Amino acid sequence: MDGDGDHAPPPPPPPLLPLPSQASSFLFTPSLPSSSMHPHLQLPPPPLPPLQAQILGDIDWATLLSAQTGLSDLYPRAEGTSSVMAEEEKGSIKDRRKGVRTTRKATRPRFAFQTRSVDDILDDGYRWRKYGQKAVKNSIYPRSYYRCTHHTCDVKKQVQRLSKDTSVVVTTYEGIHNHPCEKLMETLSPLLKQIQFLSRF
DNA sequence: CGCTTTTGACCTGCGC
DNA sequence: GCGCAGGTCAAAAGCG
Repeated sequence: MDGDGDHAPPPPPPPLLPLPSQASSFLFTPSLPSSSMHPHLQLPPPPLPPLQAQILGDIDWATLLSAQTGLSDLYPRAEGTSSVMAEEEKGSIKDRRKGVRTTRKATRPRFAFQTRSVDDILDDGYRWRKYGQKAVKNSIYPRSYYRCTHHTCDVKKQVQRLSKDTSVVVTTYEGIHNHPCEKLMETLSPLLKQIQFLSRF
């Protein structure tokens, strides 16, 4: 099916979750217990100032983070199996139009972020393709659905602006990238080359 | 021309 | 069983 399915195994995930570059402020909402977090995601603990706590109270986090891929049955898939799972999930997506949508619940980690930004789309270094937009109950702003464009990656994200605080954008990531961050690699590659050059001496 | 966005339709889960 | 809400698909349009 996938023409490149027999290629070399996917590269390891990036060491750090890239941070949005345009956001004037960046809030992290822990949707997962720290002990179950993906080892590659190293995010700071989130002490919440009163304002941020108030903002967090404005959104239905339970719905946002549990939905059909709720926290109750989140992960964790064994480390190193992410690409295999992604292939399986892609297959189930393809079958959906034929009326054989699987009832298997996805068991993928979700991470929700709040960013104070005028831009809905934060440049997190990955390339995303929008595949849907939906009006959300109790919100004047629609929720947008994005999928990572990398052919072996099935990470999704949802973007929604708070109706009560229009400067706040809530981004929910689902899944973990199984490929390096393109822009990060783009930025680091000259540096790496320089290091390799210097290390010869 | 290829990729991305838009958008209406469709599907599923859940509560009543 | 029915209706609602959320999530996804895929054709068409837009864009560089």
